[in-house]
Amino acid sequence: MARATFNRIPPEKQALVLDVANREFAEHGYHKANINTIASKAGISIGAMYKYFANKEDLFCEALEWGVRFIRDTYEGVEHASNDPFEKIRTMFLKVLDIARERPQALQVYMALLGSNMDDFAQRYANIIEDVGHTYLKHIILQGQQDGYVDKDVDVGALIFFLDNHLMMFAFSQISLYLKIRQETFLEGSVNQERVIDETIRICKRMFGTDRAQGPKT
Amino acid sequence: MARATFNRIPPEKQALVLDVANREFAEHGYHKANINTIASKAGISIGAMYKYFANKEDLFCEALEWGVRFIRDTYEGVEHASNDPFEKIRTMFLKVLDIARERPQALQVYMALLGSNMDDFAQRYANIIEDVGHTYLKHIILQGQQDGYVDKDVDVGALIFFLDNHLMMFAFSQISLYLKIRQETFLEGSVNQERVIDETIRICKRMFGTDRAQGPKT
DNA sequence: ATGTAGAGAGTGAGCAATCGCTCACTAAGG
DNA sequence: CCTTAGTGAGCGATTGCTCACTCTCTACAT
Repeated sequence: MARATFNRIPPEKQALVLDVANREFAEHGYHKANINTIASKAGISIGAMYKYFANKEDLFCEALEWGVRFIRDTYEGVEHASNDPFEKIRTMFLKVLDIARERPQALQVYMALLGSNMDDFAQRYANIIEDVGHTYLKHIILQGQQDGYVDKDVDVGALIFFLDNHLMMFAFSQISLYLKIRQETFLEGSVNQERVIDETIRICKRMFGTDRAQGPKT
Repeated sequence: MARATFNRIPPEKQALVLDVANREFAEHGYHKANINTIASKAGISIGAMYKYFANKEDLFCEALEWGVRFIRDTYEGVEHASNDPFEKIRTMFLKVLDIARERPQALQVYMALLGSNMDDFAQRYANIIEDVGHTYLKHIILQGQQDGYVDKDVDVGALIFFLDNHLMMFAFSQISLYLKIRQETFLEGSVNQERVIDETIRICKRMFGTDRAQGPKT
């Protein structure tokens, strides 16, 4: 947790420090990221840095949470975006594009966390972060079942797991060069992200939509 | 590429060095992995290490390719595992469990590669590695369409992208503590991997199976 | 057989650079 | 004059990599 001193400096300066840190950790990974560089890019001395944060890990956690908060805030309200659950899902995918555009570092740090063997971080954050997607998707599907858009005999747990897997890979495909190339391989060059979302929605309807959801039959 | 000297030492010793390197890179990540430690664990001197490999990056690439070769070999032959495309897909998921059991490091290094910003590595390997899953899945779906198991009006590209996303996340869930916890969140405790595969196949049939594929109606 | 010369595999102390972090210090505010 | 924010040179530990060296094996002349 950040030291008391950090909470006393102006919020814009706090944001600047966390933003710079987030970018550095995203670009170089936890171990290669350089605290001295972060301090100098944020316009503060290393001494001040260590007045604000106990150590490198502390700074990393603070920056990570800052990014997660942004992601959570962006998702806010999706469950009321429409009456149609499939449109709500589309909105979630569109929000991912927003996040990737506005704060790709947040996604990058998050993705690196998955791949790393930093088990202590993982245990601390897994539940908090994943809860976001899980809660919204579950809400959307259950409501969809009530309203007759979604088949009632699906295994909801497995379904939203499937969906969230795709949502995560979609998010990561926006920020990882490797996954971008992979996307091109699979979709054979045409990587208009809105079209990927269209196809996703079509597949979803096919997968768990009732006749009501289909609209004019394809 | 490894130096000529490396190719002249006994194959078992080559394998040992690459295996140790793979484990170290998997456990600590590229930057934190220590070449001196790798050398000593493999029972060779640092001097010898640098007679075998030009530098750290070279060793990393060799170890990565060694792991990828193992993954590719394990997939070998899945497209003839059954007549039913859904059983072929099940076989692919089961193979992932084999890989995760026998050589988790290979998957770990691969996963870390995605999350890192090592763009040069990414560009070099993305096509080679992804080609494996892509080729098999495409073959399975097209053959399935010919045999009447798979709907003919699906967008094959989008479909196998969707499928491979799930396959990747499934693989990563076997080796990342974070993703294991996430899986438990979504599937509410019951994380029998064979059951996850069963559900996956059910969802696949619903998603793109014809009546023939369904078997006795659910 | 024996001596010898050369190639090249293998060694490991240690150089050079990096980086997390400290601490003795100054400056400002009350 | 005390408290608190801020500074930055530099310490100590780590680590990628080098290089001067030894050891082993083969080839060939004696």
